[in-house]
Amino acid sequence: MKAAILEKMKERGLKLTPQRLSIIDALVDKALLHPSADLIYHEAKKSAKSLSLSTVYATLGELSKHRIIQLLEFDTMENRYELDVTPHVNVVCKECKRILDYELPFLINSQAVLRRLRFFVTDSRFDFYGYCEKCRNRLDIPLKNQDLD
Amino acid sequence: MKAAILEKMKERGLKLTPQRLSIIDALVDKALLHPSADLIYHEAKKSAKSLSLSTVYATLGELSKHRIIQLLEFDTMENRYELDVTPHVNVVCKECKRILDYELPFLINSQAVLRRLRFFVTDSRFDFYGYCEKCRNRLDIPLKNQDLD
DNA sequence: TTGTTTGCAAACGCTTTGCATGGAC
DNA sequence: GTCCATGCAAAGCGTTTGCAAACAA
Repeated sequence: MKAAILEKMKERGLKLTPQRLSIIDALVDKALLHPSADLIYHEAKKSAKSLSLSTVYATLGELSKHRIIQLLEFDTMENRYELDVTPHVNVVCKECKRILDYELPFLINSQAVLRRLRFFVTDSRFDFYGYCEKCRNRLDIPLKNQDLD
Repeated sequence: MKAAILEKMKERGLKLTPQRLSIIDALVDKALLHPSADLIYHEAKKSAKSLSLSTVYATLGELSKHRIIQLLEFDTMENRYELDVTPHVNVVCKECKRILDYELPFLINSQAVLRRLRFFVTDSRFDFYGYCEKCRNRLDIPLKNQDLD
C-alpha cells in the first residue's frame, strides 16, 4: 500500500520528504478510520517532530489532486481522507462518526450520465448516513423512526 | 409547492413569520438553482427588508431538520438547499457550479445496507461531479482526460 | 542549483452562537 | 402572555494563503 503510494508520487514528480513519509504512514495506519487532517497531523507528528498542520493540508491536497488518495467531505464533520480511490459507497454513522465501506451491487455508470445529460463525469460520491447498530441501541432509536435529529 | 411547505411547517409548530415566508418564496423561485444561503438571503431581502443572514441560516436549519427541505454540502462550494427531499442523484458542474438532478435507474436500497452492515440508514447522498457540456467545451477538456484539477 | 516543500502566522469564508428585543400564536 | 423567532455582532472552525527559509532531486 505504502509502496504503491510512493511509486505514484515518484511518477508524478512529487518529492519524498520526511514529513510526507510520516503523513503517508499515518494514512496507511489509520486507513480504516478514514482519518481527518487533524488525526493524520497528530499521528504523523509522532515520527516527524517539526511537522506543521499546513504541511499536512498541503500534502493531502497534492495527493488528492493527483488521485492518489480520496478526499471526503461531510455535512457535520471535518474532511476525511481514504486510500480507496475506486467508486464505492461510504456508510457514515452520525453518532460515532465511524465510516464503513460498502460495495455497490450495481455499476455506477458515468457513461449513462454523459449520454443522458451530456455531462462529463470526473468524480462521484455515494454516501449513506444513519446509525451503526451500537449507537442505535445505545441511543435507543427505533427502526421505524425515519425522522429528525 | 409553497402551500405544501407551509402545511408541513404548521404541522410541526413552526411559526410563519414574514421573514420565513420570504425565505420560502426565494427557495421556491430559485429551486432550479439549488440556491445557497447567501442567494436566498439576497433574494428574500427584496421583500423582507429587515432580514438578516442569521435568520436565513436559522430558518434553513429548521426546515432541514424537519426534512421539509434538503441541505446539500459540497467540497468546493457553499452549502446549497433544495426542495426535493426524495433520494436522487445530483450532478454538479465543477466549473459553473450548476446542479442538475438525475433520476436513478436503480433503487437505492437502504434495507440491503441494514441487512448487510446492520446499519440503520436515515439519509443518503449520491453525487456525480464533472463538467457540463458548455463548460467542457469552453475549457477544452478532452473526453479521455479523467485526470487532475 | 533549482524548483518544490515547509512552517509560521495571519486571513479566510461560511456558518454558528449569545443575547437582548420583537412578534406569532 | 408565552415562547419562539429575529437581528446584531462576535466568535467559531476547519481550511487556505503569503512568504521567507529549508531542502530533495
